[in-house]
Amino acid sequence: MVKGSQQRLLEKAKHAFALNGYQATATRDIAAAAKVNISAITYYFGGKLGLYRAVLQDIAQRVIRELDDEITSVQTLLADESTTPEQAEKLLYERIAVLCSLVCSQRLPSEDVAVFLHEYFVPGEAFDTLYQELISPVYTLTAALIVKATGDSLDHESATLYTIQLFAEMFVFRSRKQFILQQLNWTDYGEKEMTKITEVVINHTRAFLNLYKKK
Amino acid sequence: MVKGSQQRLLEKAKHAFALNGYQATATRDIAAAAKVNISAITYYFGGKLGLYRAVLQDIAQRVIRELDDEITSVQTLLADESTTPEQAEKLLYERIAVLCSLVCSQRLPSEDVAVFLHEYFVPGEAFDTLYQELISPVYTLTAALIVKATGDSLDHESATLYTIQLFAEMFVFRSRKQFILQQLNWTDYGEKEMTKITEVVINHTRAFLNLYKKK
DNA sequence: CAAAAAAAATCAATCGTTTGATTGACTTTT
DNA sequence: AAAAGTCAATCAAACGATTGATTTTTTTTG
Repeated sequence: MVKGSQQRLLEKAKHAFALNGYQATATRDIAAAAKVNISAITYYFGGKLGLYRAVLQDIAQRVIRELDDEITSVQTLLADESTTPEQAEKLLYERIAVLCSLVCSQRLPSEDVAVFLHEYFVPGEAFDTLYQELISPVYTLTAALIVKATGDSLDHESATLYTIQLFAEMFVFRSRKQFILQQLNWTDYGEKEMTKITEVVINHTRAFLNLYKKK
Repeated sequence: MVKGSQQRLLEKAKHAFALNGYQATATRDIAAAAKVNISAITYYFGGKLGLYRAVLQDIAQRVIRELDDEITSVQTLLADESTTPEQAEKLLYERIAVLCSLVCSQRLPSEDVAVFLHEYFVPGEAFDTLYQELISPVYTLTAALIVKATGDSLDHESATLYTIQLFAEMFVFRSRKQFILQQLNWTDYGEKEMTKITEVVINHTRAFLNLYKKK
């Protein structure tokens, strides 16, 4: 089974956008890498921006699919009124561990994460695609889980703020990866390093929750 | 006193780079805004990249100058062997408050921060300029202050890691400002909001230090 | 001090590339 | 035969950079 031109374009486009971002990527290079005529981009996606949007949408769907089980388990836990703050807290930590490995490790193609972070930190015309399909639902759910973990003693504003902080904290391990490796004399994020990273993030969250937990 | 062409180029270039980043900014537009012939960019800076480097250097020097008093006060405190962890902790919080206002508020031209963050999160060929002149010295000093605040019970690796986290936490308030305003129904970072932001960051740091402080 | 020479600065015009997009003919699939 | 897909060729615009002439400023010299 040979992949169609449209599929090859999408893959190679993702690869190219991951390396240099939207602006610095030439449609010619994408087409050449996909062994497809340049006009195919207009034909299938309407243009460069359409291709980029398609890449973002593909990434959002992959991530959502990857997190699917977890999302439902969080939803059912939150829906159950008998859930204790301790249960929520435990699930939050499991969730953080998964997200850390998702962002920093190899569970997702690194290209997906690279494109996502690029658009997240330098949002452009296509940011809304990411926001609606991925960011908004994940953030909302995480904030609700955090509120539950504090025994509903945390107001919505603070929970939202901390959610954004929490994700920024995880994202920085990927977006500034080279910088961190250099500063710590690490060569790569292996098993040992991932344990350390996850531990750091969970510890911070634990410390944060302790500030607000109902006594 | 009319500003020279070189100075005007530098200012308008900073403005343009702040809006759209390095790649998406055209030298033509910069020259037009500065009311200068395009060839002046090659004449004074050797080209577009040279102009960008000059902008980064200018920003680094401004920030260093702005932080000058504070840097020396931290240095003297660290040099004094009789300094207690409590004193270091107190200075760290003061430092965080200043950095928050520097990053989020109007103490520095917002353009300076915008260009800095753009290069920080999407590092390019000119990142080393920022790193050597600004990032490295500030991070090193902050990490040392954090170690001192824990009564020297924190290892270097963890301190470096937390320093990067700490700055990421502050930076996200600026880099994702629109996002945060929207999520929290704020209209801008006024006095009230800045108090909240500073409080959040200091609280997280306090919670972190409590994990590691010598008992 | 003023003329001449040297240096610095500015300018319009243009070069060679690269960009995203389009055309219209051709081929393959349905 | 209609539709879908592919292709080489090309367009118009934008890009960074350069040229060579001209003007302005500074320095040197008689």
